[in-house]
Amino acid sequence: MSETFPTIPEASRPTMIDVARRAGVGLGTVSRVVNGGHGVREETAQRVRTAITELGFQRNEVARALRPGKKSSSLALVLGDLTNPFYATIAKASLEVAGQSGFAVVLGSVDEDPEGEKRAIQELVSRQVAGLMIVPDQGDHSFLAGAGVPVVFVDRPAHGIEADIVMVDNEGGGRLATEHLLDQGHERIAILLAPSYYTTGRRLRGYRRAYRSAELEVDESLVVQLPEGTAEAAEKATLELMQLPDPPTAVFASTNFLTEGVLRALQEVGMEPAVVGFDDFRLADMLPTPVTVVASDIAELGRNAAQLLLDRASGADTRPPQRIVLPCALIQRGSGERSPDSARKRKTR
Amino acid sequence: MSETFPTIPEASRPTMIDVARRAGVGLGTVSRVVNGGHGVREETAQRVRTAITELGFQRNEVARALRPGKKSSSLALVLGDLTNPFYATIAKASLEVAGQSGFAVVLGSVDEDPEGEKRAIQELVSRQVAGLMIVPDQGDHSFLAGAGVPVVFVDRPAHGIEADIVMVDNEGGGRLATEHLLDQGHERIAILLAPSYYTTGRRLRGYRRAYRSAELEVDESLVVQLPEGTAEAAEKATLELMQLPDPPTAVFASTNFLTEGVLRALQEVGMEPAVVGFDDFRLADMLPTPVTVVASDIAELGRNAAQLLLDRASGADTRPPQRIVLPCALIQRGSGERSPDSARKRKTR
DNA sequence: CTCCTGGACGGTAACGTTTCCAACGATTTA
DNA sequence: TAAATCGTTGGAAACGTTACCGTCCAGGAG
Repeated sequence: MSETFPTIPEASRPTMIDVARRAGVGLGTVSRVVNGGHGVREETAQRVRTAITELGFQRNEVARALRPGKKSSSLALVLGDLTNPFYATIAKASLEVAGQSGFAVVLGSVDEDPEGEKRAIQELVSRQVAGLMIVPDQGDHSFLAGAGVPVVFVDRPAHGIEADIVMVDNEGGGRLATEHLLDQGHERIAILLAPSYYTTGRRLRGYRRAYRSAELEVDESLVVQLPEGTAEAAEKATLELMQLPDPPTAVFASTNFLTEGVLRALQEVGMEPAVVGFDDFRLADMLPTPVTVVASDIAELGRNAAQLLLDRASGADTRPPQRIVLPCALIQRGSGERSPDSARKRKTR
Repeated sequence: MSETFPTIPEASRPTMIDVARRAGVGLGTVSRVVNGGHGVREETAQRVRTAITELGFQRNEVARALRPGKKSSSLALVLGDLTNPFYATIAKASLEVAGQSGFAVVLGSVDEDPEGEKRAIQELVSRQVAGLMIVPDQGDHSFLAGAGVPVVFVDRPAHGIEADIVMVDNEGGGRLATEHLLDQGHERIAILLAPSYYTTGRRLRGYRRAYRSAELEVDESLVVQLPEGTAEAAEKATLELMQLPDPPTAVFASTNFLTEGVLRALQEVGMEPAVVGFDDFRLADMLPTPVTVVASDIAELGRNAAQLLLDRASGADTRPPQRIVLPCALIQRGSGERSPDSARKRKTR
């Protein structure tokens, strides 16, 4: 039996017309029943419902979204590397919230370049999504203004368009981390920054503020702007830092991936400056020295964004653009509580 | 100035009709140009293209997908917890592949219960996606047969429907891990299993095969079926295992989350049996004892699934259902190379 | 010179919904 | 008793695209 794979069993799913015929009613009546059934006699509605289950009818969402004004019941989510737990958490949380309202979430594929982001967004808009959640790349986003779709930015704002934004208190977090280290007596605190994200600047500002409050001078050679936001870049930079004649006694890694790179480098050179990371990560408490971090509720970030977008899309929320800022908290685990003295010695085995 | 937020600037994007009017051509001609432009004189096509850019026209994908036979240029991906790097990696990889072909990926919200999965899938089908990638839950999936959409299962097969499946060599991996431990002289190897996934059974089978080849008997009290696939469940079970009068000298954790739980428990009780995990995870090499794992290329899993689905959806691939199995490799890092002797002692500090 | 061929193009019918309007009967009001 | 109102219902237009079917013109063959 040379059985070939059936070329898509064109089952041609039943339509409302089929349902109407079967129930012996008009097309409009079926539509009314499907959409909550107001203005339909209960007896008629029952007949329609029976026909629906018998035929296994399911509304064609595409046809529905074609009607003018109607948008599809999908939200779009545009973000970077899903492999980064930070983004994955946002995705999961927004997915949950959207799902509860019967919305699906479309992920645009996002290469990291701004041009790719723009293309992805426009493709999503052409799919008539009801709203966009965007973790924006750098660059101008004014092209979104004419899209006719509500937009919520996540984690960082974008230029060229005024829209809702849900983010964490980057400056406060940066300050919190730095103050904590200063409190331990550290005066030479290095800060590692991923390239030119908005968040980066704010975290750095928090760092500087903490220094100023402590009436200390920032050594600019300890403010390291990385060429990339990867663990590898952070590892390399940390190695260089620790080979300075007067190396830092503490390191503030402004991103979870950067924290990883820092730890990797320190393990190599066998030195133990204090370390504080921005954003919590899995297994942080299981490492040889558990890692102190400033963290915020990332899932809450995603939930807030999705809920706000749903409200905008439904027209329930017509307030001016909102700016929701979530707090950061310090989680002490050990790495951030090392003293400057212990940092100056090589690790003893 | 009491400025209220504009209720969605109904910009009513230009349609093909607008383009046709502006270019002074017929509607059909515009459509032809937009779809590759065969059978259109270059001069005419140029005029149309000009009108398109001038108006900022973008094809309405929803209307396009409405045409009979046509499916939307979206794939659906149904999976569990995106927070699990395993799933996140699949999502990212399939997103990339789909994006290269101009396809978007719709994520259905997936609660963990089978009924929720079915609902999510049907919602996606009603959105006329061109194909479904599913990491299936347990339970019958025969309801997919009439969906009229190609389906590719990822990571594990489903009952009730014959479809493509892309997975890793679970049995081989289980065997690899177990043999490696047996080779070190371990004879009491515990295996921790997440509840009743298909993969679980195969990994266990590999474990048993390895034992049989070594002509050793499996102690069934070391085969632990967990009530949940969480780190917490694994932690609890490991604590119990290690309190047995004759505790295992090695532990095989059949999932990345389980591995985490095992390590957590061992850290608590200060014992050091050999540990091998299934699936690699971030920071595995940074832990106090770097963790040995059997791993496969998860991204490749996602890429394969997406590509296969795209080929099915386009009709380019009409072979009978395929079964793609990716190999597993052992990555030695230390935790899996501990001897039975060292395992029997308490950790010395 | 006429007929035929074929490429280029315009027009129109779908696709499956929602929404509006008209029609109908029954009930209430004058 | 006639008119007006209301709740139910059926029918048709419209959404923006694609696919098909003509028409038209140019050019080659007879």
